[in-house]
Amino acid sequence: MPELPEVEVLRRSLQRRVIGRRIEHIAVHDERLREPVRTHQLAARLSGRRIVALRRRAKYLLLDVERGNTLVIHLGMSGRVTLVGSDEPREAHEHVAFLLDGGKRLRLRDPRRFGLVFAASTEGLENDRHFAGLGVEPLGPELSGSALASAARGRKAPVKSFLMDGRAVVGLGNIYATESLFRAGIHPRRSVARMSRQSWTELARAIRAVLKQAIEEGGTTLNDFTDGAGKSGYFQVSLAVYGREGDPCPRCGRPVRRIVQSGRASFYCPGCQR
DNA sequence: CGGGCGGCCTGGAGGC
DNA sequence: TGCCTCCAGGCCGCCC
Repeated sequence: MPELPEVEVLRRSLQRRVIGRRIEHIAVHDERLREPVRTHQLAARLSGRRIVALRRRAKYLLLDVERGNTLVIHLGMSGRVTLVGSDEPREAHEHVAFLLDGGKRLRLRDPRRFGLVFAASTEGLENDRHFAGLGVEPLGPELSGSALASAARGRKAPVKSFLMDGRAVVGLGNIYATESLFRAGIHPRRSVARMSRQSWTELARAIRAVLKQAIEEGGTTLNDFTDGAGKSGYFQVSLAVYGREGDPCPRCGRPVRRIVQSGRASFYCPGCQR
């Protein structure tokens, strides 16, 4: 489900309400996520400690707690984190819950169980196997046309796969890779070996613009994404081509096409994207 | 090593 | 109504 904008919207919506809260208890109802949830490790690193910061790296939500530990949450395809009252009944697929002081509960619901929850030392977290090898943050200062171009050196992959695999730039999944390529006027099948300097620059600019707008609009709610308070996003109405096969291109009016690239749907305008 | 594909899961949508 | 198939926002491991 969630790509960078959704995780960022979640982070912002939770930030003010969980900073300073103490984690009093951790309830693991189902440990069978992408990797087995290590209940004891969560308790040892997090229990009794206050949350001091909320950060995001790629599509991971990071909750730093006192004494140098971090709770790492990845939402996979169907994960959803919300802050509710502690007396709220457990909902279906609520696999992990963090009881906070002040009568609150931070809950993780994840029907497909592709999500991930673990705790680790804050220091050196960037060297953890989940983070090592990730590319630059698209909204940070490092993203540029030349950064993308140099990451593409020696590669031949289609530019859409290149955007989605996270080695050059992180945070783009199927929706935002698709929308960024539309905005930059680049065909999703174009090989990264055949990109001009100008195209790389336009692509970097398009990525930033698309992600920023999506965050401002509260993320994309196709099925059930919500922020930490349960609020839906509305970027889905701003999608130009994603999920719009046959609809007129908002720029030139030609029908949007759907193709499949390495098992994933891609959408593009045959007139605007070459 | 790069690139493509299947697998991991469940639920919702659509066809019959 | 029910049953079946297909599809889904991510990621990893395996294969060539």
